[in-house]
Amino acid sequence: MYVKIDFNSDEAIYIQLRNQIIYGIATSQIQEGDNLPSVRELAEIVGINMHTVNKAYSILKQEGYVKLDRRKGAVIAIDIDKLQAIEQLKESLRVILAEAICKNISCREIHEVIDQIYQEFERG
Amino acid sequence: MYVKIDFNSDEAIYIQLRNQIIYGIATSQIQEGDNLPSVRELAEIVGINMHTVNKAYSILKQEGYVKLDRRKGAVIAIDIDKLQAIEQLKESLRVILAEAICKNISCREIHEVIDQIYQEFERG
DNA sequence: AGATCTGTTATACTATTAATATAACAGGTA
DNA sequence: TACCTGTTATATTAATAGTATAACAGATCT
Repeated sequence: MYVKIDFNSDEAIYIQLRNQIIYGIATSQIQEGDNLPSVRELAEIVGINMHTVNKAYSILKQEGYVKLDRRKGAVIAIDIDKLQAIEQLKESLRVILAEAICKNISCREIHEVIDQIYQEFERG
Repeated sequence: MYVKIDFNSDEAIYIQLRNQIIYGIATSQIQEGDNLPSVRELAEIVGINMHTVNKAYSILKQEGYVKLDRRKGAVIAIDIDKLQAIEQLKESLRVILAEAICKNISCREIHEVIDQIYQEFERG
């Protein structure tokens, strides 16, 4: 699984890292039980500091995407609290849908976009 | 239209301000042609600095939600570039949908949540 | 036992951003 | 003229992002 950081982005490196790993899980490039590179290893690959990787991993742990083990390092382990997950989804979507409504995007158009993205993910 | 700032939030004040105004437009509490309070006025109402309000207004202007006029102040004026708007929508949705897929939320469930939020907005 | 890997913690430094505080300027309005 | 707009400039404080070293505790392997 490739990890690509845009150093010119205004998005924090550890956030980019977090998002890419979530993409990786969503597209099945990495799966439950797989382990991520160690913080030091990934830091060297990407060319950033160990602590920045550690921050990304800690967030992923806190959000229930990985478990951290001294032996194996970071292991993909999805902790599903579905009700809570749907609540968070709703909260995230509110801002985005408000923006869409302002821009005259219809409900149907949003559904179409959703399906498109889903297909992107399914293709990997 | 009420504006409520959570000073304990980790979200920047000017972002909260921007989002609330977008909510206001989406729910028709404020409409095309309406003018927002002046930067100094809103700053006093909310209890924050003028520049923080100005930053929010500048972003809203840049994003095509308002026009700034020396006479009337900030006026709601949606600048719709729909193709671009849909592209931005897509980009915003990718991360959120990836998270949803990881959490085992189905495509159908997302569609349902979308409809729920749409109904929320329609009710005001 | 000893070397080596893991995450974890601590400390320090720099750069950037968020937010505030004053102040002034230019244009429109009454 | 007085007063309202947004705008710009400058300065300060606080928080965050990222880097840099260093050390510690547990697990693994030779």
